[in-house]
Amino acid sequence: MPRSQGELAEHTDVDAVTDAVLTASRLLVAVSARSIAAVDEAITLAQFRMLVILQSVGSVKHAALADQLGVNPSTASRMVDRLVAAGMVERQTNPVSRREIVIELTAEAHRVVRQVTARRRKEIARIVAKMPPETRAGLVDALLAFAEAGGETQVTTPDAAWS
Amino acid sequence: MPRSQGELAEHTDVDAVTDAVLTASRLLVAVSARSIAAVDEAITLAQFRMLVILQSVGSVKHAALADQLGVNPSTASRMVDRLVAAGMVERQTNPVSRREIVIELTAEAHRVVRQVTARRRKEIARIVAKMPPETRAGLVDALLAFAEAGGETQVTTPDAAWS
DNA sequence: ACAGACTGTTGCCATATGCAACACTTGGAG
DNA sequence: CTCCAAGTGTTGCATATGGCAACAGTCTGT
Repeated sequence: MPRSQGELAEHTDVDAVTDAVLTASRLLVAVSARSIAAVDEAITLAQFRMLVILQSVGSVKHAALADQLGVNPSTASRMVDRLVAAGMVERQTNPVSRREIVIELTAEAHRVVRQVTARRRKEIARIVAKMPPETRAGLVDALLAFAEAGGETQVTTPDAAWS
Repeated sequence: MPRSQGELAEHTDVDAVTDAVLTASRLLVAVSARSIAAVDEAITLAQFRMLVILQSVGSVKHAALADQLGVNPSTASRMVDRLVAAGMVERQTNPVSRREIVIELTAEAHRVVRQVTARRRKEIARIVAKMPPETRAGLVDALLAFAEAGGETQVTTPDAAWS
């Protein structure tokens, strides 16, 4: 195969990878969407994203949470309202600063996040298991290189649900 | 590299790939989200998904559109309402069956879809270009194998925005 | 001719989001 | 110490998304 240095070949190379990436994206998105619905139909994608963030950082104040989610503080505040009502998070006043309120997951929420994540990993692993083993090694190297190459562009937006 | 048939090695293999896939997913989602906002802030992700479907299939009736989007027909109907108001799509009664109404993109919508898609491809291509060229070939083969392996599970859900 | 299926619409409800206006707290500047 | 600016959370208002159920036409096969 022509992994040549020629400009034309190089361009074709990039194009082929781009196409492959876009194709794989479709599959990944579908997998992720399914894994939520399979565990708990009552929870929405946006809510799950919030839960994932809370699980990874422990407890945060509203402003930081809104920041991480990339939404308006008012949106975060009302989402927390609903998650409190659903018994998934708890508000706790910060003793050192009375204007700050920290939010934490309940045990129930931890369980849900674990289940969804496990489900997602399982589904991806199931797909990977179907691949010809020779291609797996290449996929790891290539994906890591891809993530590395894109890492400089900070990934801050709606990532959190895709842990 | 131990691409052995041993069970343990095989399992580790699958785990490594799964991790790599999940990492790459985060990046891909961020890229896709940015590419919409960059072109037209007025359009939402859901609306863009509808536009992409319409562009790929030409014209469809409401029921098929809702099916493709994976939403309730009522939701699709009202989304079309708003897109008509925005001048992005047109409703046309089907002469052969008066109960069917087909929806088509306007020229403006075609332009928007092209721009967003181009932007997304450009951003991915920019990342790919940063990868060590040796790893690109592996990425193509591996991603295609991955998509192939997952293809049997039908990808019908929220795919369309990720073209 | 008519019953049942198909198709789109509308009412009602809940969630998700953004913007702007508020209220309250905190930390400095004077 | 006083008071103002910045920080933080909440609420009102508006729009978009999304599901379910009820409806009103339209078609199709019996």
